[in-house]
Amino acid sequence: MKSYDFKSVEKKWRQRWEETGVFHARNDYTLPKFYCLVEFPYPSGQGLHVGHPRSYTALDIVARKKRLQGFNVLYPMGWDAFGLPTENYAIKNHMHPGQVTVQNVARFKKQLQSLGFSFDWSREINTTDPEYYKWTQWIFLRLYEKGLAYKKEMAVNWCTSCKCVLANEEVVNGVCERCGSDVVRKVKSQWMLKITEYARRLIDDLDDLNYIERVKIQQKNWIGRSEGAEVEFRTTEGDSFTVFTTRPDTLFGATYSVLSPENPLIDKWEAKIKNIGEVAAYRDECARKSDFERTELNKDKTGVRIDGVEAINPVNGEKIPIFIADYVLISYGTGAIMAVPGHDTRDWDFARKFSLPIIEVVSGGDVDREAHTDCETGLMVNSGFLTGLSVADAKTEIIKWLSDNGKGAAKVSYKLRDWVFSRQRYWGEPIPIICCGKCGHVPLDESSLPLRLPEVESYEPTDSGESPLAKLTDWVNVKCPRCGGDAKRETDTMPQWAGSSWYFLRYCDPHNDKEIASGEALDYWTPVDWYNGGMEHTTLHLLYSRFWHKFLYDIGVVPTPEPYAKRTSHGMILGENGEKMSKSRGNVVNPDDIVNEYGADTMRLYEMFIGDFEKAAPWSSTSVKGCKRFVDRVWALQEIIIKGEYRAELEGDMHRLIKKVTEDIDNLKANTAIAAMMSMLNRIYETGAVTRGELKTFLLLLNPFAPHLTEEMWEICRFGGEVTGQKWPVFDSEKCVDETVEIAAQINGKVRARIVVGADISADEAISQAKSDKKIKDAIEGKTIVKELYVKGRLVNIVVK
RNA sequence: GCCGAUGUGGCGAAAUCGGCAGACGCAAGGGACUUAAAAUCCCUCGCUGGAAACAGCGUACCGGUUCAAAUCCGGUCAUCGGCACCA
Repeated sequence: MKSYDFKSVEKKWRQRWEETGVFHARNDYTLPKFYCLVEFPYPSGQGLHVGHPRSYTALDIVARKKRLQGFNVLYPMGWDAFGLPTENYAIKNHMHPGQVTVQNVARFKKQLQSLGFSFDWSREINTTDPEYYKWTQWIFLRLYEKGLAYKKEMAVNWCTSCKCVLANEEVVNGVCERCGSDVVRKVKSQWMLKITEYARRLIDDLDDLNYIERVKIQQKNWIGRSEGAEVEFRTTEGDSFTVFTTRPDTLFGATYSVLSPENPLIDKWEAKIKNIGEVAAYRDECARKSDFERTELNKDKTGVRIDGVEAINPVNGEKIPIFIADYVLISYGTGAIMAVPGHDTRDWDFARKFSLPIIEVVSGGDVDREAHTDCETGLMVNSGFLTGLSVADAKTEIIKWLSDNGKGAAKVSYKLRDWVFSRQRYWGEPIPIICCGKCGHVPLDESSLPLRLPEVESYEPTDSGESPLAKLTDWVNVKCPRCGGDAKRETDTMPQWAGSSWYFLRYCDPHNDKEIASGEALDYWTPVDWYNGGMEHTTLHLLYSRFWHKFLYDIGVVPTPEPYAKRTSHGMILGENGEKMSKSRGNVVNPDDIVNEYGADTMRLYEMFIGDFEKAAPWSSTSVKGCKRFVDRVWALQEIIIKGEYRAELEGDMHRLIKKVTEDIDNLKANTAIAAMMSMLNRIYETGAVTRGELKTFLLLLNPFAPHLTEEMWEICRFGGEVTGQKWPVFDSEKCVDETVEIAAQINGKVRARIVVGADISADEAISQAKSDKKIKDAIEGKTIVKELYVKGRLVNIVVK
């Protein structure tokens, strides 16, 4: 026997698979289908990261097993290629970002192919391909048509030196990552998508989805539903502002109110504000901080009292001071709050600092010492007509009173904010809108899509903070499609998230030039049966794509209200030192090196064996060798083949192994499936031989994990055809059970002996058999037996005194 | 700070529903084969004491519930992911 030459074997089978197209999903819509999806990568300049194959291998195993189980499997791959890093690389190296993308994609594809994934490459997509982004633009036009895309003044990060808009990531400690200059908040008109319109459905529909629990929880908290009331406060200026509160019951305890520094009422009151200088300075200071810095709880509370205007508490007519403070955000709620220091921790801290009155309105705490936030117990006090009620009843009563008197109403509020959809960058989908002085925003006609990204000289943003597209006057200046007058194209582009919000639909029918995908293809393939991706995408990509899908469902484009039936998430692969892999830390492992030295099968096995799929795991170059040894030991089985089916001594083990591997794959526990196969291999070597029947089953079970090795051995052993044409093995549950089991015999919960009993033994028999064991007999000698327990197939516990 | 998660030998980890902690693998030590090395094969391998039998301790830390806790409850500490223009 020659030693296993993984290089030539892997090459041979990859060529064979490519020639026969055995992994192409079939367009026969009568077959049972399985749509298996992994997040498509961003083709970065660094090449494939060892983290990518973790997720891809796990679902490749699922896809390969499902095919053997008779499903028509769609397991596609593509490129999410628009985005900032490519653009920045292009600027730095004076290349076209499209060219950079072509290079990166070629490298990624070669790397992925070297790992033997069973992707259907005939359905490959690329978000930067005009034939693809035509449909991204088409969806945007539908959103615009339905009033879900609108323009709004928003604060952006502005580098005072580069004179351009920065992504949050490009702002490090308040300064520009590139030049180190100060970054300020600057207001710009931005395209927004009304995801908030879908907030309720995005939360409620989670209940019926098979998502891992932490994903559901994180999405729920991100959307942040809270029930309460809106209350209108009139001011001494005769105007008013509205606050949102989850505790309308405490309205009698509101002793001041706070507006966000950006609140436009301040400008309106300018002439009346005596300390306008101080107020303006504070507003300026806040403009430099991010929301994140502003809302940090343990920071010192800051704020400025507005001297000259007061608010009126609607429930008792009392005048209360108005502050501006940075912990109130314009982007959440109404940009104004009522402050109840007795019953809210932040308000309490603030009131203490500014010596404001603290009134107790719910009994049971000590509001002089700390805020009393418990609303389960305690009754209303100092609260007029609410006094004596429970908090829950007081909420109902006050909301009724507010609506009856036209001073407020019940309100459900969400933390979720609308999606900022504009980028002042080049490398993204152009927004298909024309701005006309007379007609306003005019959408392009569908027939003129795709609106192609034009060639520009330089990809640097302009000094005014506009996209580089703004420099192309020939492209920008157009006639208005509605009135024929002079008009300009929108020069902002879409964010990277746009293309990835619907890509799974395109895989169903990727070459369709009439529609996103045909109705039949969507009816058959959607929803995605299993979608795996990183935890870091939970609140953005995953939520955005659910939003777009629901919208497409509402306008009749897709047949299901949800895109993904099941969602799982993988942990990161860390460097050998346990830290995140990065160039700067110098702990990057290149998948190419592993494939070259050990082969794709070993790489796949190692990444699956590394530990719990959902948890982060550090890379270990020595542990890879263990998987290589396993591969070689499997290869060596061909030396000891004998004729026959399952031998009696291994029959139970074989059935248990089929059960274990089958179930573990479905539960994403490839690590324990591999451990079980290693144990079986050890067991086979103990017997000194393997029968053809046993080897067949073993190779079938191992095939999804190590496809090249198993195909080669299948061929060498002349088992007939190829593994890809076989049926997944089935187990007989009766044969999985042993007749006898070894159980523990405990005294007071401590193991004192192990005994072998029949699997079906009764409790009495098990206990008496335990008592007849010498050690147990000695241990209970002269003691009183308090209790005796038998846990079937596990243990006997005798409690003595 | 807020939201979500994690913490088990020298290392990666395993352990249906609360039921024998450490499966499987790596590293290490010892042995076989070899002129030698590599590869391969066999043995040992949580900690402490003991020649051994065995005993005690042990799943981040403190406390609780239970016949029984890695698992459930309360608290503490540490680490990681996300925080809306990175993808």
